[in-house]
Amino acid sequence: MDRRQKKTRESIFKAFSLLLETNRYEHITVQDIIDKADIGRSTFYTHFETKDMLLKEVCHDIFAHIFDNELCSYKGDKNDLQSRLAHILWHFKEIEKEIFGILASASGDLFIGYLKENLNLLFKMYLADFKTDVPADFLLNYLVGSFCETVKWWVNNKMTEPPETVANYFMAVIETH
Amino acid sequence: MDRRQKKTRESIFKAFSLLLETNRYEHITVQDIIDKADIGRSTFYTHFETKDMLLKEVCHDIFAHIFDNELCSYKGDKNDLQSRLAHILWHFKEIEKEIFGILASASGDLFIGYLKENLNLLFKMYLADFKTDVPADFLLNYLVGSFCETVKWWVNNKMTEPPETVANYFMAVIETH
DNA sequence: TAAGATACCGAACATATTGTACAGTAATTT
DNA sequence: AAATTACTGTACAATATGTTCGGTATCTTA
Repeated sequence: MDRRQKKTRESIFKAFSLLLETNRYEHITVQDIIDKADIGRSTFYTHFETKDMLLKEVCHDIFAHIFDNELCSYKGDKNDLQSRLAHILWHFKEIEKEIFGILASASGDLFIGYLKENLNLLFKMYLADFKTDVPADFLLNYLVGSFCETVKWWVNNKMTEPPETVANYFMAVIETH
Repeated sequence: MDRRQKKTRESIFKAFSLLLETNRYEHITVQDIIDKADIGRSTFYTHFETKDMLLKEVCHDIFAHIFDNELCSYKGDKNDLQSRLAHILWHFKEIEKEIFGILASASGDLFIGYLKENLNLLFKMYLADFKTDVPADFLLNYLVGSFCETVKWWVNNKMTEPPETVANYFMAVIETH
């Protein structure tokens, strides 16, 4: 890839990331981004169709990074699940400031959407050999959704508790399944 | 209240409601609303500061209606909770078409926000005399969040299952607390 | 290192939406 | 019947979006 392209992309991501530390996603304009990235208007649009597409790529990168080798080696038992969830939370803690800007907005759904997609795979394996009295997709949706709510709760609490503790809480409330 | 004001408000609500049946909230513009309601632009703004304020009022009305005498008489036991949750779902079913337009958008959070507010009261009573090993606010958040996820799941499934069944599922998965 | 390809610049433009202002008209209240 | 209040509709400023295009800088490759 052309060094110039790489540089502009980097500067856009960087600017976006910085803006997310102090602004909610929905209030950030393309103008803000190109000002901070110090690039031409048309340049932005050759790289990204819309602001949403930019966010989408950012989310994609984040989750590609987090769930990289997370899933392949999953053993499927409870302890393993718990440590993996804690691990995910650790990654979120790393990009704490961006997460605030992304989540604290109506469009936090986009981020949560990606999270759910990835969690689905994880929990699907966890539930593989379970018999239940409720529909399987309801149960899956419940577990994934509950963990997302846990994440949001944690973020709203400024991520004060250690990831392990939060994962602990979560496992405790869903324990019976 | 002046008959004219009442009429205009009604026509705005009606137009908004109709638009929600075929469009997502975020894609509806003030222009769309005043066209459909057949009122002047300035008239809209004398009634509502922004589109969000309109949605807010609509949500407020919906939940004022649903949770009216719902809470005062709450007995606090499991069966009672279940039937109340089912009752809430019945109300949602009544305004099915609007719900789709509201929920199927990034700003569904506003609606969900109201739902959570009201559910908080309900579940707080339910949890009043519980001892747990996880923080009380985590547990409360978990229950409220899980029910919201249940609602979303149900809506995404076109509300096919009867409300009682869905409430049943929900009680089943949170049963241990 | 010269030539061609590619990416960026920046300014201009069309379009859409928002929210405000104001003078005129109609309905309602007292 | 007079005074108040609400609606109309047009116009306007402000902001944001997404596109276009000629010119310039930077890369690649032959």
